[in-house]
Amino acid sequence: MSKELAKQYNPAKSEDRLYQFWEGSGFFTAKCDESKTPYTIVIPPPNITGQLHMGHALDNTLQDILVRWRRMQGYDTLWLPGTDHAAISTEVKVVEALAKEGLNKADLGRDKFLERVWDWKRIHGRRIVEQLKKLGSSCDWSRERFTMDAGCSKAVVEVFNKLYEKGLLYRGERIINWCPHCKTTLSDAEVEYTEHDGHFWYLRYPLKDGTGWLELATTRPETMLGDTAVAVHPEDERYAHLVGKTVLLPLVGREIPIVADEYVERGFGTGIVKITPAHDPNDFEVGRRHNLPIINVMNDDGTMNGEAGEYAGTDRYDCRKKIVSALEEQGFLVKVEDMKHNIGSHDRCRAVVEPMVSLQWFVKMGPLAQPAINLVKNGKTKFVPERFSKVYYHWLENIRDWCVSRQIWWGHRIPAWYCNDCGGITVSRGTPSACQHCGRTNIKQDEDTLDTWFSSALWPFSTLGWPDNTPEFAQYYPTSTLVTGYDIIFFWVVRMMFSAAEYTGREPFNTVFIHGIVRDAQGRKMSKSLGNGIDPLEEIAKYGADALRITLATGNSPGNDMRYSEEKVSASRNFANKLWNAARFVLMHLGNETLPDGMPEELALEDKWILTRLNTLTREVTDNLEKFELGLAVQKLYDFIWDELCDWYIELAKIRLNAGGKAKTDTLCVLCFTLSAAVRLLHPFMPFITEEIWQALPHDGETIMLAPFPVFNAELDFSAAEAEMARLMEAVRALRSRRAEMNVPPGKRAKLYIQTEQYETFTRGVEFLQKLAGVSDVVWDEAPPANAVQVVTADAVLFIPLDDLVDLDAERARLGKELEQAQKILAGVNAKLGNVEFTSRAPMHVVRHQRDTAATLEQKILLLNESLAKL
RNA sequence: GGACGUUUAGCUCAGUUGGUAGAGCAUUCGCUUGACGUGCGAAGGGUCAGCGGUUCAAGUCCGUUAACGUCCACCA
Repeated sequence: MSKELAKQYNPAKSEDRLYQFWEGSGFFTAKCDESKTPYTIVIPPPNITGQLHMGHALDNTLQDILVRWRRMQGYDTLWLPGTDHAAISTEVKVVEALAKEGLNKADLGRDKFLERVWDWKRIHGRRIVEQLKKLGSSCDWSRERFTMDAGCSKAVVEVFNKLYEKGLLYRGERIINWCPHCKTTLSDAEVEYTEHDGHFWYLRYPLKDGTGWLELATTRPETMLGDTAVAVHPEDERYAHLVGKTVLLPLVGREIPIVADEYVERGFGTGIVKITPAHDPNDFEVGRRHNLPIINVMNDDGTMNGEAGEYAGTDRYDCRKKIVSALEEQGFLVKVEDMKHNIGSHDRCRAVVEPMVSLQWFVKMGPLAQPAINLVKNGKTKFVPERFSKVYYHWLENIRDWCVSRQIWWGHRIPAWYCNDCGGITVSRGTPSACQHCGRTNIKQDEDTLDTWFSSALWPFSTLGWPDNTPEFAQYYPTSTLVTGYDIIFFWVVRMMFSAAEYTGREPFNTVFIHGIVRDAQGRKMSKSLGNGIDPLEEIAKYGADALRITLATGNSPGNDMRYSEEKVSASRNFANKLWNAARFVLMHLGNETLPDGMPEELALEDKWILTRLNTLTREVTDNLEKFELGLAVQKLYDFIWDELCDWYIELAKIRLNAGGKAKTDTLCVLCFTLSAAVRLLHPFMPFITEEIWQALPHDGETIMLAPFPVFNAELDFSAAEAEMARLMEAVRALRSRRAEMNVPPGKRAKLYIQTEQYETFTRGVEFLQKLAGVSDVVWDEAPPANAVQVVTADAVLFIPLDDLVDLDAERARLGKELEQAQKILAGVNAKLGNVEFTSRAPMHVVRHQRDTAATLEQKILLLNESLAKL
């Protein structure tokens, strides 16, 4: 901030310069100092394919607030940044880019393709990092990581081996979710279910012995090609005689058994279910119980395969139509009903997911879930808000094995080798030269890669050096706080928790601070398809990063969604400007003056008041931050700076600043002290403008980032002065209000006659009344002229003679109304005080407060009555 | 089917361990007030979704109903 200050704060002039100053000076760099208490946040790594959106802006603003706050408090603070390789997203992007050049994956081959992805990553993967900097994120970029860098990859291989050795990782044929578009498996978490209009086809399967047929219903008739049984409930008397018999599968002619299984719901449909073990998770289980063959009828692209006979090669939906009409022609279709049906689709590409049997790698979840549950049950990790722990428990208690292999190339290649001779599997940390079972060298590595979340699950410790015992791991693990949206609890938080419990034996973080999502002004989710997304960078360019940050931090309670509207950012920008001008005011008066150290020996009433208010603010903001109530903290800072500091203290300070001399110097001391403290309290929320102002004020140290966060100071706490000031403020407000009601021109100054027992207070306040309430002179204990407007406060009657402006009847009516109001409130208070239940049971301070209120009201009523009598 | 969230001023939302309801924006009136019109002063506007309960006292705690929303499960 130069001495030539612009009337308006221009963030564009400051932000990039300050960020470079901070980063270049190494202020973001964690010192790994064992003598200090660590505070650690590991960033939720954004995808290298991503661009900064409002969700990131919110998430990273919250993290930066916490980190900057703790850093100022003197913690050894580390905010570790990094990016995620985002397996499927990235692969899809690169495939699309290749397509524009007329190339495809298969033509290039695995190695060439991966080279292209790495190239793409080098070019585009840094974009999101640069965008995070625009927001002011104080990440330790010297420790930036990537989920596929050497360290993270080492952790992945280590974990894969450990799990395999422990029997928690197995390769087997199970039902998985298959995306026919991306041609890969998906985990359960990646499938989204939405309701669609569908049909329920009732089919007729003839009994082999020719004695009749069975009627059953299906929503996916094409899967009948893979039917290997028909099932009924074991206790269903209607069908008991059929169990053990055989039916002939229509169109196919395959002989399939009728089995009894409890999975069948007697009351649903006809009570008979066709069993397709290869294409339905429940049917798969039935198939296992009854040793049924598994016939997969589909290819990896969603077309039918050779098992589908004449339908081979047709798309699954074409096949459905053909099957239905064939069934109808041949008399196997009984009827069709409309029904609502939930269909799963891939959350990335929206393609309808096909349940399918496939040979894949799975993580056995049962043994891993319980320790993760315990971490939260035992309070090692806390959710904020607490209610999300319920969601967490529910998910872990019902979790199924995690399919971790993916049929794409971009990612961590599965460290398993298959022997072409003996068929054995060799899982290894390095590249094995021979099969560990038969010793022969005819081995080949698995072509698949791991689910992108496999490496993200290790992020809180792999980024700190694990599995090596690095100084960083020793100092910063477990991390302190994880900040993330509720939409990612299942994908990520759960997996980090069980991974950390298993490999590090500890919780990955002490607190999971959950926030909601940022919606548009109409409350809709921001999305590409709706085109309602708002680019945070455009908002930063327009209003400044500080304005965007406090907009996102304010008026939003933990775990709840918020609506974004530009009006809010503009209001925040106005606040920044207000603060800027307060600083400009102080600096203008400070000029080249050097202030003495410490506080003036004698503090004026208003000094004591603002210092006490500052103390309260300090205590409350710190308290709010500790409880993750960031929105409340911002609100209090906003109110203090705008209302108390600017609208009251600075206005009053003008009196002594203009008086000059010692009064001026003393006032400047308090002003600089207060502003410096306010700006430090605000720094975590609005880092740029606060640095700019702090630098311009008298200060110690290089940067506000490392300046001490204010603490409560008992020596500067004056509750009596605070109360006295409150009485004067009440008088000022009352006078202003009366003048406005009476349409007194603001320029018109009037004498003020005061009748009060609080003589000292009002004597001290004379100048306040003159400065703020349009008073010319104060007259004590003298009968005011008859044509005076009266203002009755709790402890004084103030008369403003306004000559012809006063209408006595109106005055009488107004005072009468005030009297009535006061009596009404007093009646309520007295009723309470007269109630023994209240006086005996309510806490002392509450009762005292009520007595004080009653006394004040009685006094006011007395004064009002006197005034009325004189009119 | 299960779980959770929301319901407070015209709009968007805060409201900490129960103690007489707040902000921003919008509205109305007034203002060259020597930091700021991105500003200053003043004003209007709320039976805190409904019902019941606990309590001396409920926006706040418990129960219940309704509307809206989210997540989980997925009966073929």
